[in-house]
Amino acid sequence: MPEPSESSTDVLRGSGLRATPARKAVIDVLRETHNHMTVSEVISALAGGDSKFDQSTVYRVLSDLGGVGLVAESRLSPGDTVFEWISQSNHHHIQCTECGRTLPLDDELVQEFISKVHERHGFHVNATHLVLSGIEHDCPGA
Amino acid sequence: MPEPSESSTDVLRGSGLRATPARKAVIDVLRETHNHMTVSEVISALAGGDSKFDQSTVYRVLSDLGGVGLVAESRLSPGDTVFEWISQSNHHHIQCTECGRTLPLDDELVQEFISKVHERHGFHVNATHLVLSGIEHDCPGA
DNA sequence: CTTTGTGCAAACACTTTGCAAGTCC
DNA sequence: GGACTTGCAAAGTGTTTGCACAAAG
Repeated sequence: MPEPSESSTDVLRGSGLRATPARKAVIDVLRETHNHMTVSEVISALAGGDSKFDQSTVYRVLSDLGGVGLVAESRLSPGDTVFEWISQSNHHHIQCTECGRTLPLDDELVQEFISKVHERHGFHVNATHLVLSGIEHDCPGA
Repeated sequence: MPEPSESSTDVLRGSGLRATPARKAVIDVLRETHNHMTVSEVISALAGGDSKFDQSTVYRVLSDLGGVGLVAESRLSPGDTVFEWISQSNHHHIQCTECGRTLPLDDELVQEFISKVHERHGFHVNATHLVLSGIEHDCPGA
């Protein structure tokens, strides 16, 4: 896991990837956001910067970063794939179907659940970035 | 929840839907399978029957059935949406990323996890059909 | 200089939609 | 008969790929 202050160049090299402008820009965008982003959100955010990158490049970069474990990928629904920078222990979210808000989910609960599943089923759940949907108790939008 | 022996016609009418051949055929296919199916799997299964149905019809039927709560829908990844007949309490699965097998997941564990999330976060997770991915301990394909 | 990444455009797969003809009740 | 459903074909959307050029190490 990269240091919070580490430069995007170092982060990339540390993971064995070349430090290219597109990758650095994507990393910067993801690190600024403490939530997950869809591909189009990443593209929009990049459009605000100096250079422009093709969407196919963004897809490839996100895929590369995911491949070396720098970002986590979640598929909520078709065409709604989200990516998140992996920097802290808590990568799990709950998303309210009423208001659309995404809230952090206690990592311990998830870990406990995962180990119970392993105990019971001998199955190691790969949950680096779990997103569950439901409804908030006091949802302002409901 | 429909009776196991109830005819597809009765099931449909009981949910306020018209009993059409396409809907009955889809229901029969889903009820025969005790696992979830992708849209293309449903289409292939239907192709073995007497009548043929357009893929757009299958999409519409699955959407209708989902709308009245007869089937559960899960999105694993883009283009990999799965549907399952809702007949029993256990709708949760774990899918092995190595061999692709889908195994049932103990419903109690999931319920326990959901109630803990509710306790801690005041959030009601909507998990009628949860699919987690990971790796089996003794995966034959690994 | 060799290997890898990027832009561009085209291809892809999955899903949705408009409309006329057909079906259900 | 009136409202809903289906097939067909076409359009959408998100994602991937082939290839020539550009950049990284």
